[in-house]
Amino acid sequence: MNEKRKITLKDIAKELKLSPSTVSRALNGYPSLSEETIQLVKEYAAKHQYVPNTMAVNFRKNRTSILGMIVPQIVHHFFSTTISGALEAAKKRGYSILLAQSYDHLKEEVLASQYLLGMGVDGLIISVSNETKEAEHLQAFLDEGKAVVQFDKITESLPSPKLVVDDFEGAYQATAHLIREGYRKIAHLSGRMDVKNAEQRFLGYKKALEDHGLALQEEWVKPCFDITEEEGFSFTKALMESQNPPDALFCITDLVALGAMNYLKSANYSIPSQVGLVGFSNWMLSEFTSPTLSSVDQFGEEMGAKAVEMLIEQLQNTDFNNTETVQLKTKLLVRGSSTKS
Amino acid sequence: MNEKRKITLKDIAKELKLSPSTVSRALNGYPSLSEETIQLVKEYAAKHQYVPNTMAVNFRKNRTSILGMIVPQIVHHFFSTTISGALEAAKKRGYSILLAQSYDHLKEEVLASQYLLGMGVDGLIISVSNETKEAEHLQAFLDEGKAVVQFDKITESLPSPKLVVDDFEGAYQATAHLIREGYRKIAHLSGRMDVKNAEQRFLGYKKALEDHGLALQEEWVKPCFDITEEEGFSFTKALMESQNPPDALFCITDLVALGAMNYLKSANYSIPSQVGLVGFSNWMLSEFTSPTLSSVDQFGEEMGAKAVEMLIEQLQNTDFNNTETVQLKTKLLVRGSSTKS
DNA sequence: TTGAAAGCGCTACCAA
DNA sequence: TTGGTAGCGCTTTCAA
Repeated sequence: MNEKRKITLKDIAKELKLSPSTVSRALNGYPSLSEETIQLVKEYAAKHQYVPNTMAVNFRKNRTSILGMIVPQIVHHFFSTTISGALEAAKKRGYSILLAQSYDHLKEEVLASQYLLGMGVDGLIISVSNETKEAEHLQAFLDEGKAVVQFDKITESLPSPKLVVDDFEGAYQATAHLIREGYRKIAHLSGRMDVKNAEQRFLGYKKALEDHGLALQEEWVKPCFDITEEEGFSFTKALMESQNPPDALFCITDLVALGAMNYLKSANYSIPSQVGLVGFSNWMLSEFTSPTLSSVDQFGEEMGAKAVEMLIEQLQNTDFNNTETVQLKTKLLVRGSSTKS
Repeated sequence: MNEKRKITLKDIAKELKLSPSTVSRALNGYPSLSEETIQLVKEYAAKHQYVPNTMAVNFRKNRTSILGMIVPQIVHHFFSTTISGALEAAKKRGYSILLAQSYDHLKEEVLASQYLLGMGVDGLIISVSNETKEAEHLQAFLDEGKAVVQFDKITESLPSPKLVVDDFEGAYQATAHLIREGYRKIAHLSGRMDVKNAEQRFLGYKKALEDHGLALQEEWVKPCFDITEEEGFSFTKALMESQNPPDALFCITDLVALGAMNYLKSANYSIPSQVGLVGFSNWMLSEFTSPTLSSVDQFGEEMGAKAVEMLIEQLQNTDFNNTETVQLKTKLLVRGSSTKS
């Protein structure tokens, strides 16, 4: 083992016959130092590969420049993109990110948040679990003067800034697009209406129909409970075999849309000429299906990056009364599954 | 803002008329302390919610209990599963993980590793970029007495423990399975032979053919360069339109297999009765195609967890001469695309 | 079984 | 413009 003795501030000071404070100031770009001294110190430091001891700095300054991030599942395309975006934004600002996952269970989320708090993170970015209604475990961060930003899945019981997707608008655009393409009988494979995102998507769908003079047909709205491919398949089957089959489907997620696509292909419907299809979330797979799947992109990278920026802003302002909710626009990606024309 | 004054060791000592050292020992379960004292201290600490200051402990002990992890891309199903597995294993052992990505560029990887080193991680888990041949930036960890474990994509130029998938065996199993199912003309959409994983998969394929008395047909091996869905599509088209079309395809990844599947369906071949198909990596999508895609699972979770365990073991033994390569078994997941019988 | 005290490396306050 | 120095909270050695 080959552990080099690391050079410290004091070593430099002694060697240069300066005080540690002067060396510290020179290295950290304080004003009111002579150019000479600064040069001298910097050169010496560079030459001897001085690296400040992060732990000492953290300890002294009582901050770590580490942000905590908790998501339900890393292994989920949307969340992995938000993580990726968050990492980049954090790196730019000199922060790094400690990751944890809740598996959509409150218990795990509480443990993870306590753990991160114990690790001394400066702030927390979290997309809460489905089970999270109360937020004492998150309040603990605020109580210690640490900022919290919620994103995507949020709880109103924590007074913190929030960052969400404009589901309503995304769903509206998707539905309007189908209408513009000439589809008139548009069904919606929706989600549970007690989940906010699902509700908003439904409302966007509904509004688009209304604005274009189409009536909402109750029997064309099928709520998926588990948001699975199987549900997409079977609900589509049910719809297409009904008295009044739709000519297009707007699905709450790409996975559901994939189920729909699988059924439609198995039953020899041609997409998009007979039936149009639009998903939501822009999973990676939507580029690779045949035909490719139109979808509503949620800009995961941007969302992660924005969450970091909001958090760091809090940290700097120590303005802990900000509870605004920021809505991020979505973007409809038109692909093969919905372009009749 | 509502920042509670945090209680420290000294506070407890003063209050209990003990010395800080005694309190520290009591809390950290040292022997040679009277039961009474231990009880007294623990109760007081619990009652007043004493939480040790992590930064001070890290500083004092000169370790952070944080591991660094660098992967080419978080937004990649396999890597996100390894991250997930690594997180769980680390949590169990009292470590947390700082994440960074290289985007498969050496330059980014060097930056990320320097960054993590600067953050004072205790060790590093890395899957190197395609561009990484030399490893000075990783050697820097070893030079500072910090352990490194490589996984999945590795470079031989760093003397560290390595953890890889048994690609040969996985490919062998996949090919043998196709043969057992009755396919006899098995093509291979391979990768670049200068990439080790690709080479091993090819060799496993080749060996399986030989062991079952089938001749390797040069024209049935198509090396994909970018490992894309498009390549899968076009090479499959070329193969099926050739004089001597195969009756099964073993593909280097699921994405390539998806391209193959898309072509086959578009040309009205029926899968699996006319053409059998097996992929590699068990992407999430392989469960949701129609038919579902047989694939070779790489146990990403286990791999991430194992990497953490290997790293922590190093940390504890400070045995830095371990350069063994551990091979993890794969598992063939037989699904709809390859079951003739 | 317990206490005293040094000191990890750095920053920032107060002086000069 | 620079120096001296206290001290962040904790662990650990040495001594009692």
